[in-house]
Amino acid sequence: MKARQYQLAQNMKTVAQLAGVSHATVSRVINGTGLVLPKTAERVQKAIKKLGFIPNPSGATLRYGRSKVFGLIMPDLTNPFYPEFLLNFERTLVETDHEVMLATTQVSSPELARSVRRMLMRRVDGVVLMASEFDTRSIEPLLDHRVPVVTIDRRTTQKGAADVAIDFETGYLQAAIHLKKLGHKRIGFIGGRAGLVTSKIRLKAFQRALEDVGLRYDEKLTRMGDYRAAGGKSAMQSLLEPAKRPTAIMTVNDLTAFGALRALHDANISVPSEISIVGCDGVPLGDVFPPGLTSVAVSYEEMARKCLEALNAVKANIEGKGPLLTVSSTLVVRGSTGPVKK
Amino acid sequence: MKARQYQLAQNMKTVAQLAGVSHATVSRVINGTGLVLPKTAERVQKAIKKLGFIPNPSGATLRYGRSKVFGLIMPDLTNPFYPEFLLNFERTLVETDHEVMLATTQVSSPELARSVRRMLMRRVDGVVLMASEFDTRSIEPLLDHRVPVVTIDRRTTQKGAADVAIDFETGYLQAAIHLKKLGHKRIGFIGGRAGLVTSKIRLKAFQRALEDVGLRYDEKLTRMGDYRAAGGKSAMQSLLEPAKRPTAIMTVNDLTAFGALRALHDANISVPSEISIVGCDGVPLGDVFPPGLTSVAVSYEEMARKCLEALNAVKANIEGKGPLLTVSSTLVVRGSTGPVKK
DNA sequence: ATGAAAGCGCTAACAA
DNA sequence: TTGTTAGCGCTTTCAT
Repeated sequence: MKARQYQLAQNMKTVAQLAGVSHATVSRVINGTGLVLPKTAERVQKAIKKLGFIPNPSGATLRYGRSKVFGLIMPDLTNPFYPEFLLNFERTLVETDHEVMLATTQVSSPELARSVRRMLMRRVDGVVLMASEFDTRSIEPLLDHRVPVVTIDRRTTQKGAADVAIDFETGYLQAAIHLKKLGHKRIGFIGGRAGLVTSKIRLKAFQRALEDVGLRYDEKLTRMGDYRAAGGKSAMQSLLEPAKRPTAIMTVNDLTAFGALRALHDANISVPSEISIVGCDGVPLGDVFPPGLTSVAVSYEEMARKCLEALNAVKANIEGKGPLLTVSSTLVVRGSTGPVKK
Repeated sequence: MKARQYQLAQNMKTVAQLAGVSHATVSRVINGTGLVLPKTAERVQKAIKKLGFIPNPSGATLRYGRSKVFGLIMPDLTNPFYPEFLLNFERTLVETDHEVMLATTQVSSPELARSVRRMLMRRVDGVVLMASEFDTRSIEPLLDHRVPVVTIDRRTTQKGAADVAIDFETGYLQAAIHLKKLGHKRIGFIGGRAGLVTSKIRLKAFQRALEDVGLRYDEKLTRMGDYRAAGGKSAMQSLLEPAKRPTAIMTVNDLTAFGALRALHDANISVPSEISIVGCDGVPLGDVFPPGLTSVAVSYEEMARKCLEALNAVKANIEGKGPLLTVSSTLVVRGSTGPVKK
């Protein structure tokens, strides 16, 4: 069995022959690089169409070490936040003939190193690491190989790595204003996993938002969660115990809010008439989850675009510190928030 | 600027020199192909480790047209069913050093052809098309290029293409038995989009399940949906109108069931005390969605494994019809089903 | 504006 | 058991 049998009998040379040019010209036409007479280009295009020619990027990857593939490392496809981002990221990349290479990995584990290795093998042109907390040593191989890195909401950058921060502050403030208008004064918070810097940042954002609207922050109305529904649920349950219950609760993300809503459902407490809930992320399912989740939403499309922008910026100046971009957030009001109970 | 600068100064030849062997031997050690003396292999491994050598698959892709990448085309990352499968598929592939190349595409659109082209460009070793309904012409390019194809629940195969069918029948029967035990006699159904073959198959499965437990199928208790929450919600609303409401409803998927649950919430109808709901898919969020969704669950892990198995089977016999594998389903009971209201 | 040629890293066929 | 060698398709540099 000859190797030929595995292959498409189709390459730039075939096209070149049919068009009566050299394969270098075919390359130029396909990539729009260098000067080609319109007439020549047209002849080449015709040949491409006639042969149904499909370019093979492996050649260029091999020769020049770039793949037109971006890596995306995310911790948890079960949280709808991530698929939603993935969807938008892929859509953004496809526009420029790039692909996503996905790795779902708990970022605080040796798995991360393995995912990084996979990315390196495939010669990705950059990596988006959807994590703010991770063992920095894990991404060193990427930096060493001069692969641009973008982290999410880490709020710090370094040589070869940019960050796309999410400006929850703005959305949290909108939420606080919204709740205050509804008459809420005792607003609680269910945060992220204890000990994480991100969790602290978001808690701070919450405190700041309360302060800005002239409400008092009460530590007793605050609980930590785990960014997942389970944590939101048990946190909510523990917030129901005290005699002086909060009348509204803001959360660190939608999954946490879903858990809280579930706890309230189970405790037969009506939302929003007895308590209001605000999520964060703006996942599409928030629209369905009873009674519809008011949420601080990020624009996934903007986030995807900024990630790509950051990646390109790092590539353009791989020796320098990457940029720190910011994605805005907006409050989306749905059924889970309402006037405070008299 | 020399090309050298773009490249890792690292390849099998480098390793070979350090280990004092030929680069062919290095290849054999890495891939476990051909005979190599243990002692030699050890020397090579040591050199690999010392250099931090990372193999570059582009070489092989170029030479032999295989990439160790499988394509995955899915219509909708917003339905948690798909991310859940993706997660498992990726996990399965990584075990054998493969990668997923993702394309999210409405399968009944010209986009599908574009996704197929992307897969062809990247020389994927196979494609899983998560769709049962699509324009067959769109996948012809894959078949023409001898790329193994696996479809999902299309329940038919062809030359070069296998199918992984989901045996909803079993799960639906379990659901019917479960509901009957709870005293339900008037069981309704919210199906898929009208006109799709899959929708018909699932409706049939539902009818058959009722029949098998000795219950009457009532067309008036059946509605079509759209596989999404919106469809489930409006279908549910229209099922509330008739004087003789169903006491339980089975649905075509979890998203539909979520929509139904939302409609019931909005109509202030208690689940399960006034009406029971059964979903289908077993997405993790069903555990959170109040009051917890009883659902006909598929094993995502099994599905991923079967897809890979099917892909390999087709590859082994690309000239023949692909196999038709089946994934089982099981009822997972949660809070949305309960004894019929007296 | 176009062509010629080099060379990226790999695996498999073949030779030794 | 190991080595030698060919050649996959591409983009870029250099020459014309």
